Amino acid sequence: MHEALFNYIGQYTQATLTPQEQELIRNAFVPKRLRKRQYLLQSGDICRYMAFIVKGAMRQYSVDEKGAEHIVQLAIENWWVGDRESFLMLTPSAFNIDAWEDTDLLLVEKAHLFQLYEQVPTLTKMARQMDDRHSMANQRRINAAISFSAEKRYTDFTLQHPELVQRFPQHLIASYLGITKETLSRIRKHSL
Amino acid sequence: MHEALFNYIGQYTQATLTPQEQELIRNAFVPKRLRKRQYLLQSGDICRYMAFIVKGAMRQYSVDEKGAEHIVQLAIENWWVGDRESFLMLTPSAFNIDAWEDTDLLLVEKAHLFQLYEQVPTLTKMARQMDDRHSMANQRRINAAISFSAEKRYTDFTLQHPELVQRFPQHLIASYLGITKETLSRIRKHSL
DNA sequence: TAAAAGCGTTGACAAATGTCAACGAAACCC
DNA sequence: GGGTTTCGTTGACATTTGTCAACGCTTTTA
Repeated sequence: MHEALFNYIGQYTQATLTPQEQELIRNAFVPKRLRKRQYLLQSGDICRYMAFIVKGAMRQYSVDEKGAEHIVQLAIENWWVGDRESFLMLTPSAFNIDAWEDTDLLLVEKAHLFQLYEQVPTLTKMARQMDDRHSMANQRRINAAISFSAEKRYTDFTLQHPELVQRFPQHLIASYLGITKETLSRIRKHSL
Repeated sequence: MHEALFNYIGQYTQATLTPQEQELIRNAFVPKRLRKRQYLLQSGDICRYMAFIVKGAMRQYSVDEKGAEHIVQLAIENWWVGDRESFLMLTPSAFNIDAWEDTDLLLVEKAHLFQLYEQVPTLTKMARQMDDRHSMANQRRINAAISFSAEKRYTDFTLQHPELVQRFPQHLIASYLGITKETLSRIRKHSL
């Protein structure tokens, strides 16, 4: 279970964890299994954990006044999920996070995570890498949202995230792109 | 000149810099004055500096195939500007950054910045705070882009960033929100 | 295995937003 | 101070996208 995380850390930091470090991480990250449709976080609750996906698929979304869902993030193996703002500030989250497939997670609490950063420098290094990647990806997504047409956003998405296109139904992809499933259906039809 | 940065660091970290630390920062951050419309970064170039705005106003934007500009960021005193992706990866930037008003900046190169992180722990602390805030703000903006109407995005923006509404003309705000200046003009008319 | 739910598509129509052109007022040079 | 640019607005119209309803098909579930 934790091996997936160790591999992930090794891959992004080029470093190897000592057995002691591995033990610290094992203690801080607790495994959790979610069934499809089960919540990791419901809006209004405080996000107590950051979660590493060992196996499965998750989605993060907001719900508007009309009850419509808007996908903020789609995530599969080796991705992290959690509402950063709620997690860091301990404020109620505006988002829901649930499992789209049966999913194996490793959960870490804020206090444990920060303690780990002190004890395991490699983990700090990994976190900084993750933050950088996350930040760059967000910048791209914002730019796409304000400057690309729906069609360009979609073709861009299929190039950047072919794994996600496989894994999630089109109406979730559409929502992620900020359009309706009908519009995406028509975009796909035209670009054949 | 550097005092603005020291104040900023103090404000976000609750820490005071030693004279030695101040000296290190003075050496790494070099002042630069830009006249209105002058570029800090042009797309295709590598972003060599992160810049702290001491006084003035800047904008970051992309230009599409049709030559239209799309505002990615608007920034004034005590904000940072720079293309993180280009800066970190040393890849050509997709963005332009220029001065909207005559602007005083403090520039820091990547190598100097990373060296400073080693020498001045307080600065590392500040950087982490900035990254967190930046990340949270981006999350909100993405959520707004995919789930809010143009009108809601605008009213939201005026609440979150009244300083920017004062400082920048409406057509830049419109672009930031992903709409045309005409649409923004009509939105404002209706909400009176 | 039968019923139900989820998914993608399509058509007809409505609503939101963009485009283009024009205009006046204010701000900004020379 | 006169000419020029910038900015915000408005109108007419085009385009994009959303909404609603319906339909077949597959997957899930009881």
